[in-house]
Amino acid sequence: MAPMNMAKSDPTPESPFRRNSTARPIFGRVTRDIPRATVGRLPSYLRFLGGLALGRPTVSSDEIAERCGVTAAQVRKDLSYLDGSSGTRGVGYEVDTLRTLIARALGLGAEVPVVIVGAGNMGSALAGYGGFTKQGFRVAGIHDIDHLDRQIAGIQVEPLDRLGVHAVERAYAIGIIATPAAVAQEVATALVDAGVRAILNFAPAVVEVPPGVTVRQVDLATELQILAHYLSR
Amino acid sequence: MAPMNMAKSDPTPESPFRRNSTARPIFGRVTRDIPRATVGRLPSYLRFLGGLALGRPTVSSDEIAERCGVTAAQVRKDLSYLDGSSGTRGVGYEVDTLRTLIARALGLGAEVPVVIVGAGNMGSALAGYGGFTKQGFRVAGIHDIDHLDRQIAGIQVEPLDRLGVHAVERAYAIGIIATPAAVAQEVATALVDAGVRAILNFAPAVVEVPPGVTVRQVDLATELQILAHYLSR
DNA sequence: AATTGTGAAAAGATTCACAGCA
DNA sequence: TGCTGTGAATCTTTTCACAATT
Repeated sequence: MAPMNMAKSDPTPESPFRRNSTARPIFGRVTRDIPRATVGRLPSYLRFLGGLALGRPTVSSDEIAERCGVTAAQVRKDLSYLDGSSGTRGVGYEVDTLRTLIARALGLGAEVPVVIVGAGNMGSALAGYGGFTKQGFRVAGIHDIDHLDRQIAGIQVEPLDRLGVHAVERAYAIGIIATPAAVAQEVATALVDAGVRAILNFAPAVVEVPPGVTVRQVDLATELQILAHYLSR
Repeated sequence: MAPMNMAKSDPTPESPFRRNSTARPIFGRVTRDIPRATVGRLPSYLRFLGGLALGRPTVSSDEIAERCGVTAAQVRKDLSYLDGSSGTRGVGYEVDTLRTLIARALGLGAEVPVVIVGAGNMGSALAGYGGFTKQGFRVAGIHDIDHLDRQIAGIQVEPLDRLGVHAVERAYAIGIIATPAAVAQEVATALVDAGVRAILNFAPAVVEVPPGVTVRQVDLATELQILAHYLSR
């Protein structure tokens, strides 16, 4: 498969900030870190595999590439970073094995408990997102200083000052910030103090966290501005 | 400024798909395309500048870097791609000029009209997002096949089949897809047919569009999976 | 005949380091 | 002295092209 015929167009550009990769020796074997760019594409492959007909035994890099909007060479290179890759020359990749390998590479073992902070419009919309469970996550709690009477997607909103307590007992692994920008930093700090080491920030503010904590920023205005740039040539 | 002391941590990794840049001659002068990575950071610089005290005359690359979670060298390199850069050695960048230059590079002239398709939870949350106007955009319409009685953020929800008509008269420039995944492709096609050439897709589905149309994907499950990966080492 | 796996080449992005200017 | 602007070096990512395998 080559550069596409009808073209997927520019499938989702980047959002670019540094980091460094190192090789980690594990019992004599060396497992190289999966490149950041590859990690960014694995979820898309996984979703495609999930949508595949149930009896389907194998799939080719061409097919994955076509449906995910990348090149076949890229798919093969990406999959080659997973330990113990599962392709068979002349045949393709075994669907089940590949799903398992990608899920493992993404750290999706048991259901990952996620906490949402902010029960306003955005928090509610996120909590109501269907795909949570299907994709290996579970909303384990929703906290706010307000809306304490509300129940969202069957989950009772709890006070923010209970974050620390519940974080431990429910093993909150990922925190989602869905508050106004003004309190985003404060919430991020509370999450970090509660032991959360991965944060997804929907508030339009850069938050600062100590080393070892990963933050990803999702921001409507930023996305629109990037689109506006490409629109204007 | 160097690699940070308290560290911004890994500020938002990527989400990586190809594209190509070319030099465009304009009246004999050659304006090189701004690198994709730079385009991805400009909105963050712009937001920082917007939050700066009103009387502030200049700002240094160090300061921008610090607050946006990148290195000073990177800021300078990025700003050097804007035509007619505005820094003064020994002093810094003139705040107002820089704001204007970045806004221009991002194609933010007059208010850009945005259409939201999908008036459910996500559509409502997005429409209610305060920063729209402040950042150079305006919700010019909300369409759905349902919820036609509703009014969101003061805007009446209109039928999807009116998309074509209104797209022309209101000059919809960017379309936001906030529908279930099952109809995302259909909506994308409708947007393209209506003349929209930039799409922000919040539905968890890859949409295919003809060349010349830019799509950006924002997906909760993808973001969580990427975070899960970094969480698991 | 079909399709993976992968070195090597090319392209792109980041960092370095320092000359140049206010 | 302080801070920008930028070429050159380095690192990362993508693409190419083809041998290897079923």
